[in-house]
Amino acid sequence: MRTQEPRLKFLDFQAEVEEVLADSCRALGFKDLQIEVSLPPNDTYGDLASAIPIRIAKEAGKNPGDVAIEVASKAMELAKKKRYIGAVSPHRGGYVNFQINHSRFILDSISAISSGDLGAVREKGETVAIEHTNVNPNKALHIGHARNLVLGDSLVRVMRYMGQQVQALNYVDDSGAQVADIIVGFKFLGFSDEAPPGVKYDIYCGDSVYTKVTKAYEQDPSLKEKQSFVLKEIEKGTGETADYARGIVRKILSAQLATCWRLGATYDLLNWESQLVHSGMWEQIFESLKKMGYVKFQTEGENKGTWVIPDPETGEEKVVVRSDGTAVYVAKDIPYAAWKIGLIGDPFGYETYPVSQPGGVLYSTTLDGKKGKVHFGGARLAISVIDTRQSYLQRIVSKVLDRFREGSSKRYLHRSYEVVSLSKNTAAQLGFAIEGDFAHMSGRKGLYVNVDTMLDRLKDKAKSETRRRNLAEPEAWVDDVAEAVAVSALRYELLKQDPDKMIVFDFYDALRFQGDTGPYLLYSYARARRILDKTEGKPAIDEKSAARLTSPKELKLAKQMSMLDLSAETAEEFLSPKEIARFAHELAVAFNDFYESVPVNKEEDPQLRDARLALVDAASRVLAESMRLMGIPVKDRI
RNA sequence: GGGCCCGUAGCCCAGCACGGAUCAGGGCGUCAGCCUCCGAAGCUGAAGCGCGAAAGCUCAGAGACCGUGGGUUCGAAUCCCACCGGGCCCGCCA
Repeated sequence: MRTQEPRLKFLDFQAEVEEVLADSCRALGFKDLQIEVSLPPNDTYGDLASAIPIRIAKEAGKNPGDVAIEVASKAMELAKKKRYIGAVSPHRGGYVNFQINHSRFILDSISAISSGDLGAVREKGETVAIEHTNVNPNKALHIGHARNLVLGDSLVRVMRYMGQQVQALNYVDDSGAQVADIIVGFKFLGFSDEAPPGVKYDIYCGDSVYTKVTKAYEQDPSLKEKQSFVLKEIEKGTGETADYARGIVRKILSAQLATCWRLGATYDLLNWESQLVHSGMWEQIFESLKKMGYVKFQTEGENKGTWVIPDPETGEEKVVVRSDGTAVYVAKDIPYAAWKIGLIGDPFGYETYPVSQPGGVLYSTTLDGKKGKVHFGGARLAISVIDTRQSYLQRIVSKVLDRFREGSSKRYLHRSYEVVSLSKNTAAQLGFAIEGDFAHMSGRKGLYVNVDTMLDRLKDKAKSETRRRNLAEPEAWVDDVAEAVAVSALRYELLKQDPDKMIVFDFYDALRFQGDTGPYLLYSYARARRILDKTEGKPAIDEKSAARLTSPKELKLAKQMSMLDLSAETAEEFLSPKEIARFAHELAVAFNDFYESVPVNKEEDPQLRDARLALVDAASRVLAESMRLMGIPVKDRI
């Protein structure tokens, strides 16, 4: 699978250990064993461990401790030829522990890190389409959307780090009821289609128009007719109302994108739902499914006059085409999914989107028939970041894809995550009295916290903290740093928690910059860079000086920094970027521990000082890389 | 009725995929310390029960609530089953 040597040496060490273990077991007559290694519970045991003797002992009816001695002594012999294995020792509980040859390991790790870019573990990866963000263009992003964005964007970054060719997709539902609601507000309820000065357009539409239109529906149900009129016009795609809606959607989308970019996320392509609908892909798929007999026309019963497919869970039926001939919601997801993994011809052309995106060209689908140089869709693997409430529908999509081509569901993955809700206190601050400890956000009710609002609050706090520490710096500098601190705090907070767990958002907790937070990482990095800025020496290490880096804190730091690729591999395999968050935090802790007790610039011996400088330099580079993988901005000083 | 997810310290979380080693790790909060010394957004230490103003003394010392109860296993926070509590999903809405 890996076509290139791993750059960070812990994986090398692990590979050596696995090989030695396998050979030792074979030499002792134990064959066909699954070789497994793990990190010992405690550093004093060693750097990698295996419980294989326990398994052998059980089968052979021997004492695990004795087997461990046998295996260890054989492994010790074989390990002499290995570069990174320093010592092998048995443990009477039935473990074999492997210790790193520290000086070689440190020397090679530092050299590898300082001599080149990290990442790109594979030379040529597969194409992976990752869809995320997907916010209806009628309101501003709230912190729940931010969880989606942070998860998706970090996945994009991890996949790219691992060498995959990623397409970051953002799906824009420009033809749904929520958009129609805004248009109803402008056209029939007298809302201005200009935001008041100083108010972001998406925030205006969400906070001041959408919530009020929804209320108006409750008071005057006849307004719903206006909504369905607008909806039909939008679906038709031509005419004055449709053109007007198109303009409004673009305006809101631009405002939303500004927030996405503020959070550090960028996209390769915008997929417009209206174009997906008009592309004819659904009709094509529907015809095939009919031929396969997977969709059936109901001639009687409660679903009379509709087309249905079997429900994957109950075996009952799920309507896909209504009796009026229109397709239901999943029928939009199915062609989109099929397009992503290339089960269907690509109907789209691609043009650059007229708003320029920092850090890369943003494309937009077109249906004008022109084919440009770039291509999207047809990926080997597609990942959709969508919250857990859509799991059922996503399973239906998977089932249909499988029917369309065997094995497709393995190439179409749903990365689900739990929603973000608001704590009782935070809801109260927003003027909502709730029962229970938390409340689900609701765009309709106006119960939500906008991303921009949150970032601004974080930034205000970060500004005063930064100013306090940097009295002489110009305002623009402080502003820039405060923005980075704010983004780091929000992204890290949303990323570090397991996606399966609901986040109960609370202003008080979220405004914390101490402990296991994004700012802690920024601070640790700045501390490391400070050492390198202030020094007379130059990072340099050779065999002799590497052998002098023997304090446990130096070893711990070197070991930790060389495990980034291990975390990145896990993050990729389980679509779980929080691995990177855990890694980065541990690295920062290891660095701060080192920092407190090991002098660098104050070290009098220049050789040792320079070797430590090299270690600090390497560790800081890895820390910066891990922060980049999470989309956290990196600053040399904060 | 069927399905998915969560339940770990006062609070918030890690560990669960691949079951293992003596104390199940962090963070927040609380208390006490550390800036003439590479940045204090950091680091170090303390917190079983009872008595005592306190130094301290007595008790606890196999088994200490990983939601509960079973099971599998030499071994379970981790796997299986049941139950309890919480959240979500099962529309000819999107």
